[in-house]
Amino acid sequence: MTAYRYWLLKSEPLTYSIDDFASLGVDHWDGVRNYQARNFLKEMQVGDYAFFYHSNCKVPGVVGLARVVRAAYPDHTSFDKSSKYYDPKSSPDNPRWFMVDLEFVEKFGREASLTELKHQPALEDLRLVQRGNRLSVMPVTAKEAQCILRLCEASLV
DNA sequence: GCCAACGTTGGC
DNA sequence: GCCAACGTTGGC
Repeated sequence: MTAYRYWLLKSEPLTYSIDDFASLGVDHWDGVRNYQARNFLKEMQVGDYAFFYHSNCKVPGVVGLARVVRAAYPDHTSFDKSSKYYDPKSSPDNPRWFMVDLEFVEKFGREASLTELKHQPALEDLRLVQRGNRLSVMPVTAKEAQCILRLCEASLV
C-alpha cells in the first residue's frame, strides 16, 4: 500500500482552462509529447492528486486540483492522422505516448501565482520555478503540496 | 511580440 | 556520436 502522490500539470487556459475541465468533470489528459513528461504520466496512480497550472497567460499560476481516476494508457490521438497530436511513430501495437484520466476536484478560490510560488522557500526544488523549465507534467512532494494548498487557502480534508 | 532556454532532428 | 539548425515553450 502506497500513499497517494502529487503532481503538477500545465495547461494553456486559452486552449484548455480549469473552467473547461470543471464543466466536463472527468477528462483525458492527452497530447503529452515529451518523453520526460510521459514518463511521469506513466507513474501516476489512481487517487494521486494533480495541481492544475495555467501557463502562457497573463498571470500564470496554480488554479485548481484534479485527481487521477485512470492510470496511464495509450494516447489514441497519436494514432489519429487528423489530430494535431498525430505521431506516425506511435501505433496501437507499439504506443509511444500515453494519457491518464482526471477527475475535477476543485477550482481554488485563491490562485497561487508563479511569482508567489517563486518566493516560497519550500518550493525552491520544484521544477516549475527553476530556470528555463518547460516540463508540462512534474512530480510535487508532499511538503510542496502542503505549501501550495496553503497559498490557495485549500486543504484536502 | 520578444527572446532565452530547451528538446528534437538529421547531416556528417 | 557530435553538433548546428530548427521548432517549441512560456515568462515577461
